[in-house]
Amino acid sequence: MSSTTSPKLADVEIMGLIFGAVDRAIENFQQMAAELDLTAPQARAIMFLGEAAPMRALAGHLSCDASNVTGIADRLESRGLVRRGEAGQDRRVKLLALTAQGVETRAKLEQRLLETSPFMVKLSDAERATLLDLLTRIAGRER
Amino acid sequence: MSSTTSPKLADVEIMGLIFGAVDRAIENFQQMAAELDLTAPQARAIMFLGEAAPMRALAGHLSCDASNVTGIADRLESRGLVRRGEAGQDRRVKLLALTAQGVETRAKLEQRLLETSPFMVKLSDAERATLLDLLTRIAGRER
DNA sequence: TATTGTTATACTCTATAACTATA
DNA sequence: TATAGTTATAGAGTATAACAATA
Repeated sequence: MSSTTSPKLADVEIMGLIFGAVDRAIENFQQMAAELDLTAPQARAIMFLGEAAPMRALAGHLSCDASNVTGIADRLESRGLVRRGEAGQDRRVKLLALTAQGVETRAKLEQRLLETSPFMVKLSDAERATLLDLLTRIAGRER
Repeated sequence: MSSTTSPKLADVEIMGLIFGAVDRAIENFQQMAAELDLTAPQARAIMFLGEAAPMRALAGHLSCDASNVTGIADRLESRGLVRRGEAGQDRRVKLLALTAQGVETRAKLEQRLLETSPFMVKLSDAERATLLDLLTRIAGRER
């Protein structure tokens, strides 16, 4: 792949820039989370729970074993950000939902991310639209 | 910011896609690292040590406290991937360098990342060039 | 005095395995 | 039998604080 003139070196350079950008995005996310006294997994959980979801679904989103979600939910629940509710039919599943305080925290986090994420801040609207197009193919589960 | 017709909603959607893509990249990185029995921080250290560097510099790259690097270096050293050397003039600093096995591991990891990273795999050369342009501004420390 | 690397400590995240209560 | 959530356990990463050696 690539042209014959610049074979592998260019790819390595591109990858370096990619990981540089990804690192910056991660760092920014962790920093914004930390300002709300949240760890990265906790913040990801809060963002995911825009709509209530089973513990299992959160484990899937976090790409971690389901057993870990117990502790993460425990800590968020003890801080009053999340509540464990019944899911109706199937009495095995517990529906994780944000409390009023959780909703408030989520809104703050989202706002701060919009204000500070390098992807949002460092690009113009047009550039962001182009980026959006590229990211859609990357983020998609298809293919 | 943005046009008056689609103010905040579009930004939130874009951010969702950004984090989706970032999550995919992180997951892929962790998976490629795991195939070489490396944790993410260990793999990041290996990639960083293309050239020997002081422990302190690695801490900076990993965006963590210097005390953590002791343990990370310990584990890599006990596996024969890294070696602690003297830095010459300043006898306080220890220069962390890859061993021959470490160089080999680094090459394998780099190759696998080039082969599997969603950013590299899911985009055409032209798209990657466009992405490169955008990421250069995001990854840059300037501004 | 300041800096590099280390140690000690405590907390969080992580996977694995075994358990319970449902289904 | 299978699934959702929990518990127990062990390992790794993380920050903080205190330390030794060196600058």
